[in-house]
Amino acid sequence: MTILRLALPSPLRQAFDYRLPAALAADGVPAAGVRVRVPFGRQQLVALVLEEAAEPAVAEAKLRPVQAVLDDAPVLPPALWRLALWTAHYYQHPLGDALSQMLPVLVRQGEPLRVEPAPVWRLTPRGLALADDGLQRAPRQQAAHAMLKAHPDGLADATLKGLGIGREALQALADKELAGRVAVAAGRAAGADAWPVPLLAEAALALNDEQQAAVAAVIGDLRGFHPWLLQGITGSGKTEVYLQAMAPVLAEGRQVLVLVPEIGLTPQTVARFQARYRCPVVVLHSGLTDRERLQAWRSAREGEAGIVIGTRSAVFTPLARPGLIIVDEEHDLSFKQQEGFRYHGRDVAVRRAQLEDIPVLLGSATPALESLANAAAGRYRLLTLARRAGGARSPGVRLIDVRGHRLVEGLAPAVHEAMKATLARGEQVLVFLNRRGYAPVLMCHDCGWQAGCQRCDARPTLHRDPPRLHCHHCGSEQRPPRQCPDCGSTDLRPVGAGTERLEDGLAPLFPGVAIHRVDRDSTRRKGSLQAMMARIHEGGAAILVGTQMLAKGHHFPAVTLVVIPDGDGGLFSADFRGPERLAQQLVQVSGRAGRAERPGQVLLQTHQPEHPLFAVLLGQGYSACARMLLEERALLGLPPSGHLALLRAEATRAELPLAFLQQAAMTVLQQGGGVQAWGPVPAPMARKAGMHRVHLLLKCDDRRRLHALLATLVPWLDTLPAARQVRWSVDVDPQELG
DNA sequence: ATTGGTTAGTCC
DNA sequence: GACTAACCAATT
Repeated sequence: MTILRLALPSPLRQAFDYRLPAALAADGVPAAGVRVRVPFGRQQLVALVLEEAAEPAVAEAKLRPVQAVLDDAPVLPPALWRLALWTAHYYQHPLGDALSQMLPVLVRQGEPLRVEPAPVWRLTPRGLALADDGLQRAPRQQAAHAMLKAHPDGLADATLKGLGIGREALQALADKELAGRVAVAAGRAAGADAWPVPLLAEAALALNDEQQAAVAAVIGDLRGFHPWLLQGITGSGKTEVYLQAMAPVLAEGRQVLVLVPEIGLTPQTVARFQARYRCPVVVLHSGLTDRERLQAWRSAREGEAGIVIGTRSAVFTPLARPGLIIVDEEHDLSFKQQEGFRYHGRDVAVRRAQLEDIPVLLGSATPALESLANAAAGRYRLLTLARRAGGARSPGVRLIDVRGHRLVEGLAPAVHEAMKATLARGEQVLVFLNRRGYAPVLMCHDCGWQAGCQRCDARPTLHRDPPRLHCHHCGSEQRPPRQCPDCGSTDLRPVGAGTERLEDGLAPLFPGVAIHRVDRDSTRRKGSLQAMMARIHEGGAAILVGTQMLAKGHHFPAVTLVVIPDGDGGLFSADFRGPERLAQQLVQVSGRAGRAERPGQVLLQTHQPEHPLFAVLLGQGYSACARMLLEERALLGLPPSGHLALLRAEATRAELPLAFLQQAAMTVLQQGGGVQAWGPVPAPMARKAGMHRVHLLLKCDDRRRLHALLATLVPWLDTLPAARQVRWSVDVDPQELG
C-alpha cells in the first residue's frame, strides 16, 4: 500500500498520512509538491504531498484515501520548494499553512496549472497608423494607445492594470477598432531568444561614475549567489542601477524578481520597468483579482514574464529561469509580515537567492542596521551612491531648538519665517507630522480626565470630520462626549495636534496658500491620492501636510523646505528600534526636497538639540549614525549582535496568557542552552481590542542555539492544554515589540 | 423540551 | 482553523 504524507492547509503543526488508491498510483507515486484532493474531517481540502511514507504515523485503519491527484508535476520548482520548507521551519510556522499562503488562492483551491497563454492587447493596423496625438480628447485612451504602440508584441491584462491603464480605455480603443485582444502562441523559447529583439525599448540613461561602478560590479559576477547592498542616497539613481544591472540577465533569457514596499508599487514604478524592456512585466499586488493573480503567477512560473514586480509575498513567486532578485527600500517595515506567518520578505529573498544560486541586490538610502552589519562583516558586498544623479545638491538639515520659544500652531518663529519666505518665492513647503487625526488626546480642562478606549489601553484619537473618537488600535469609534464623565465640566479640550488640526491651524497663518493634507484619511477614496499628487505637481506655492505617506516614494520637485515640527517623536520610544526608525524617517523625508537648481532645506524642531543621534546624523550622516546605533545594540546584545524571538499570547482573561507563557519561560530556564527568557511581562499595550496580551522575549547571542530551542519548545507548547485557552504565536526576528 | 452559548477534543 | 459532541443554563 502506498502511503502519502501530506501538508494540509491548516494551522496544525503536523503532517497527515493518506492512502493512495491503486487506481491513482497507475501513473506513479506523486512527487513532493504535487497537489492532491483529500477528505479531512467532513471537509474537502487540497493538500500538498510532502513524501511517500514507509510506515503510517497512525493505525492503518484510520487512513483515508486520496480522492484525486491534481498535478503531474510539483507546483513549485525544487529551489522554491526547499525555500518553503526552510521558511516554515525558520519562522516556526505550521508547514501546511505556510505553503498554502505561498500559493495563489486559486492554486490552493485546486485550479489547473495548465497555461492557456494570457491573451494580450495589441494595436490593430488602424491603431498603428493613428498619430500619437490622435486621441487628445481622451487622455486615458491616448495613454493606452501610446503604451501599446511601444509594445508591438502586446501587453497582458494584468500588466496593463499594473500600469494604471483601465479596462474602459482599452474597450474604447477596441470599439474604435484601434486595438484588440488576441491570443498568443504558447511556449516561449527559453534562453537568449526568450524575449523580443531588440530587448531594449528605450535608451538607458547615462550613469555617473558611482552608478557605473555599481552596475559593473553586479554584472561582473552574475553566476552564483552574491548578496549586494546598494546604499544610495535619495535621488542618486538607484532605480537606474537596477535597470542596467538586469539587462544582461534578461539578455540571457533569465528572469528578474523585484520586491518593493507596499507603498512603492505605483503605476509609475511599473511603467519605468515596462518602458525600458520589451519583455513581459507582471505585477503582483493586493489589488489583483484571484484570476489576475493566478495569470501573473503562471506567467512567472512558465518563464513568460521577464520581470516580476511585487510586494512582500511575491518573494514566493515561482520562476522558470531565475537570474536576479532585487529588493528595493530593503529597510522598509512592510517587508515583515506582522501577523500569522511572520516572515521577513527581504530575509527570505536573500535565502532564496542562495538556494537558487543567483545574486540578490538590496537597495536603500537608509539600510537596516542588520544589512549594514552584514556588509561590515563581509557577508554582503557594499555599493555606495553618495552623489545625487544630475548634480542636484542634498538638502541641508538645521535643528531648531524650540525650548523656551513660544510656538504658534506648533511652529517656532524661525520656522514660520522660513515658510513665509519659501512660499513667497512660489515654492512648496512639506510639513511632516506622523500623526493623523485632529488631536491625539481629548482632555477635561477642569479635572484632567482623558478619553480612553473601552477595549484598549490606549487613548482614541479625536477626528474632526465627522467628529468622533477613533481608536487606531482596535478601530472602535465613539461620539465625543460633550461633558466630562468624571466632573461634568463642558470644558473638554483637544491636546496635541495631528495632521487635521495642523491643516486647520496653518490656513489662517498663510492666507491664500493652498494646503494639501496627505494621510490615510484624506486619501481613502480610490484615486484621490493620485488627484492630490497631480495638483501638487502643478506647482505654485503650497503647503503639503502629511504623515509618512509623504515620506515614501514620491518626490516633490517644487518642495524646497521640509518642516518636521515634532522631531523628537521616537527618540525615547519603548521599542529598541525607535532611534533607527527615526533616523531612517528623517533621512527619507529630507530626501523629498530639493532639485538641481535649488537645494532643499530641512528644519527639524526639537527639545533635545544636543541628543547624540541628531549630532551624529546631521554632522556625519546616516552611516555614521548607524555605526553608533550598532555599537549600542552590541553592548545590549540586541540585534544584529544578538537574536530575538518573541512569544505572544492573548486572551480575554488576563491570567491565561500569563500562565501559558510562564510554562514556556520555565522550560527555557531548564533547557538553558544560552537562551535568556525575559518575562513573561504584559505587552506594551497590555489590553488591545478587549484581549489581555502578554509577551515572553527570548534572546540569544547565537542564532543556531535560539533556533534549536525553538524547534523543540514550540511543538511542545502546542501540545499543552493551556495553549488551547489562548491565542498565541511565535515571532522570529520580531521587528516591532509592541 | 428547546435553544443558545461555551468548551474540549478531533482532524490521518 | 473548522467542525462537532457534550454540557449547562435560561427561555418557551
